[in-house]
Amino acid sequence: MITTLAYPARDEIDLVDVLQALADPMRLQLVRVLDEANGAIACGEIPLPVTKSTASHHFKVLREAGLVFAEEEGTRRYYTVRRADIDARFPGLLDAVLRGV
Amino acid sequence: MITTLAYPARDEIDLVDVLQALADPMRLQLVRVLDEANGAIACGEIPLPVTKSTASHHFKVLREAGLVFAEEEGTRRYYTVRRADIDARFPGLLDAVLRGV
DNA sequence: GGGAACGTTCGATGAGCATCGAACAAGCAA
DNA sequence: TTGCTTGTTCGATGCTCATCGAACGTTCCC
Repeated sequence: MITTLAYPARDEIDLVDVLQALADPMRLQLVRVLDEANGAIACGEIPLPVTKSTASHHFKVLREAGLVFAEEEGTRRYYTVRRADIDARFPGLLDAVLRGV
Repeated sequence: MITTLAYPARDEIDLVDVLQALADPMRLQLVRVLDEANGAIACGEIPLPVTKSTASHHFKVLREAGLVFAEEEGTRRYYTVRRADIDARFPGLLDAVLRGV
């Protein structure tokens, strides 16, 4: 986890922030890919129909909402879904959202 | 249910639309009040810190997202959460959201 | 060292949305 | 009929946000 970036603590994760973060088709897709992937994924490994600056923006929104963590490895940043934190704070929410069509 | 208004059928309810509708503090509060109330509630019965035109707009968003139904009774419109439809389409979603802090 | 790859940040732009006031329609009561 | 209540619709306004291109800092590799 990159400590220079800001993440909300588990108890600070806000429901409206999470819903707003998930209420975007691209970010919802990102969370789906990250959650299905067993382990961390770099931004660049996920094919996106947007510029890398736009992708970076979406990752920032997910980070600041408390949905993902970032880990540095070289020039790459690997992202993981904060499953335990989200599940603890909003039980069943992520499952319901990711199961949804 | 007022047939002159447009509602998505159960199978047409879109996850992103639902998330976008819930990702607003006022609409989230509205859905909470409607869900906790046993039965239907008129718009005017819910105290809101906005104009009635703004409130009407939020109800329209909730309607078009498939979250609520409207019933007419005189000049009033009573709203109810489409529990069965939402639960059938996105099991556990509404419970997780409404349980959240 | 020089360059390539990766991701962030900044400024700008355009679209979408929350909000308001005013006008309107429908029903109810005196 | 005349008002009063309830809720919707319309136009305008201001803010937020998704998107892009360009510039920058890091890291890795030749």
